Amino acid sequence: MHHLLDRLNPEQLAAVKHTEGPLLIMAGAGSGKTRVLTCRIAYLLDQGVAPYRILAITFTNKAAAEMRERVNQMVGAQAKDIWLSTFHAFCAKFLRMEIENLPGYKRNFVIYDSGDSQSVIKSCLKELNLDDKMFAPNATQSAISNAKNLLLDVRDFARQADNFHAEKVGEVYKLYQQKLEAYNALDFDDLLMLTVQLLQQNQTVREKYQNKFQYIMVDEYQDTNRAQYLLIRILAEKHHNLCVVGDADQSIYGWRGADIRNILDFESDYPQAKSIKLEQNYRSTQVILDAANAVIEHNADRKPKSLWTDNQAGETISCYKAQNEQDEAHFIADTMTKLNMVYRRPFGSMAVLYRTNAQSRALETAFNYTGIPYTIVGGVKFYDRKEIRDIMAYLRVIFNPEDTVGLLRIINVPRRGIGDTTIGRLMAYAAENNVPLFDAVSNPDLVPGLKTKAKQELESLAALIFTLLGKAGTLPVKDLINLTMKESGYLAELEKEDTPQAESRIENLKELLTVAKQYVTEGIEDNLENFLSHVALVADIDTAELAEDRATLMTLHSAKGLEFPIVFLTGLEEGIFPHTRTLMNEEELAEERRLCYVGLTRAQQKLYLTYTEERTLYGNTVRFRPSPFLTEIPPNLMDAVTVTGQKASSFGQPARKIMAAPTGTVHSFNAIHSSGIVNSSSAVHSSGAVEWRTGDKAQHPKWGIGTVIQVRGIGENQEVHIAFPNNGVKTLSVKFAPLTKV
DNA sequence: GACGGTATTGTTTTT
DNA sequence: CAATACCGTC
Repeated sequence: MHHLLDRLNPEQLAAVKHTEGPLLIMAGAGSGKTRVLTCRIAYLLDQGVAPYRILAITFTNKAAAEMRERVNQMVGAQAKDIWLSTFHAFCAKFLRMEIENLPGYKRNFVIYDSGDSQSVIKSCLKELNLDDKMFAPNATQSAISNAKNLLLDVRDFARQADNFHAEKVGEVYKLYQQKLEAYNALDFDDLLMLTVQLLQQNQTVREKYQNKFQYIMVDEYQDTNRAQYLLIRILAEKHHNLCVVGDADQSIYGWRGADIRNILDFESDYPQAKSIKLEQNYRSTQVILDAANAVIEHNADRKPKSLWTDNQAGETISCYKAQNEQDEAHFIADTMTKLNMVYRRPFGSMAVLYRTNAQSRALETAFNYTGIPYTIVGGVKFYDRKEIRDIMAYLRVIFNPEDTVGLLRIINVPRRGIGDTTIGRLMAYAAENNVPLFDAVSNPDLVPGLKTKAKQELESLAALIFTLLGKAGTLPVKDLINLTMKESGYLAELEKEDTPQAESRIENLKELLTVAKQYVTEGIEDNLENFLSHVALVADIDTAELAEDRATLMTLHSAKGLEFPIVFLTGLEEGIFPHTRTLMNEEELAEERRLCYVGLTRAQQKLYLTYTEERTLYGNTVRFRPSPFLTEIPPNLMDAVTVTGQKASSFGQPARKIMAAPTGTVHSFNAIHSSGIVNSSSAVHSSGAVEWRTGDKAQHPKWGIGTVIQVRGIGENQEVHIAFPNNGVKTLSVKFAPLTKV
């Protein structure tokens, strides 16, 4: 045990040993907070605390799994009894045991993802005859979601509605909630809201869990919302041994209801709280940290904090200005190839980060062309694929036949001749008699107006579901999936199709079987209930295999908590990052800046920043200015890089050289862009400033004509090094120096 | 009731 | 430029 603690610095050690009473750990990026948390758990166990009395909440399943693995290495098998999961997974586990204490819900509830929930919202809007211009499904859905995150139930919401629109949304909320209850389904937000409501209302249950959890730890505390905050507060009320870890500068989920005040106010919430700052960074070079610190300092109202490191200064940051997104992607692909071939850096050490998922498209194209192996995290999610959703819908209906969204999804998949008319009649019958849709499906004789063929089909569908349902209790999940695919005729229909697309769908279904198999080995009981919860709550980032030798592409949000030796931060344009929607609002802009801070601090050794002059945005070409964040980075930390070499040939591999060498940068005098288009020797910024490139001739009133030999920074913050034949090399700031291009 | 065509619509980030 | 929604035809 003690040798584990030996490797901690004094602050880390203090955080590990302060086990009694509230503790706030302000942990800067890369300051070893995961190590602190895992050591803290091991320390508690070593002190004789029972594992099941420890509750640790992380932000992603991946982080939970990683932490469990590390604790496991330290303390062995007892690690498995620690309550270690995400908020949502914790609530799901809790509600599986306790939900029947709430009226209306049953323990075999299903969890609806945002797609499912949106389809319920749509049907509510239709039923209430609301104009979908004024009540966009998306906006309505997020209004309801926000309400739930603030723990406003249907009643509270109606009470605080002070205008027509809000009142109507309140009606949608009410109907939506009624439907979910009728379907015995919970959406993501319900998991949290109902957990808190149950704990608040039911003293017996509350005390049971308050007593149980003697030590509570919450990671990424800056990203907790109101519901999560209250959940933790209630659970910690008895023992007060609450340790929260976070970094206000990395709060990036405000749009999802996260309230940064939860961490800022921790000391006033818990006056006896001890607080510890972890400011030594073990991850990044000094250059990278200086850049990150400089950017985040532009945020107002922030508790001063400054990361430092013993690491080397490291390489300067390279900044590439691209013509368009294809050019940007090619620069990245070529640079990666060079890093891999010349400097022997594995692709697995590189990550490309972007603000929006849509930006991955151009990158993917370039990577496929260049042959760089990559994994995309997020985007088109595995579980969002049609065939996966279809089979999952079957499983859900088997688990809970009242799941009407699932039932509607599969009622005519594969095609069995049950069309809109029949469905309409079934729905009408169900509504009139106030029974689940499944009752109508399984008793078609009672439903008026059905044709004989429809009745037959419905009966055989019901029989299929009953058969599978009967076996669900005993069969391993993978066998159940197999049976479902066969007996439903789903697989047969795909096989009959005999197209490449159908082929790849079959492949995906096989992948689902693999998931169901691997899931068993994870030591959780192999039943449908666990599998459904697992699938509903697992994000792509959790399953992505980042260890392989593949470059990783993902959004900045997904990158949180990860680190890579080499990071490309792309699309640094005003309107992309920061995103247009945030430009008008100071608080949202500050969140974008924190996101930038998160992105910069992912890099361990080398950082590349890229931006483009123009970009195709749904159909048309848009011009952007460079991101303001770029000018917030001190120019002496950053070099402008260019791509040089021959024009790409139309056939075979493009013959190009990258001059963005990791150390010491040399620029060609004939800059040619990788798109093969000759770049004009100077480009004018939208802001009006002259953009300098290495090799440009510059005239200065005092020193005469010289040659630009180095460029650092971007925009008006540029610094240029110019060699004047009679006066030597001068470093000049573009903003102030009276320079003209010649 | 199925299918294929055209119109329309919309893009931030995710448990 | 998608992806989806809706509509008209078979």
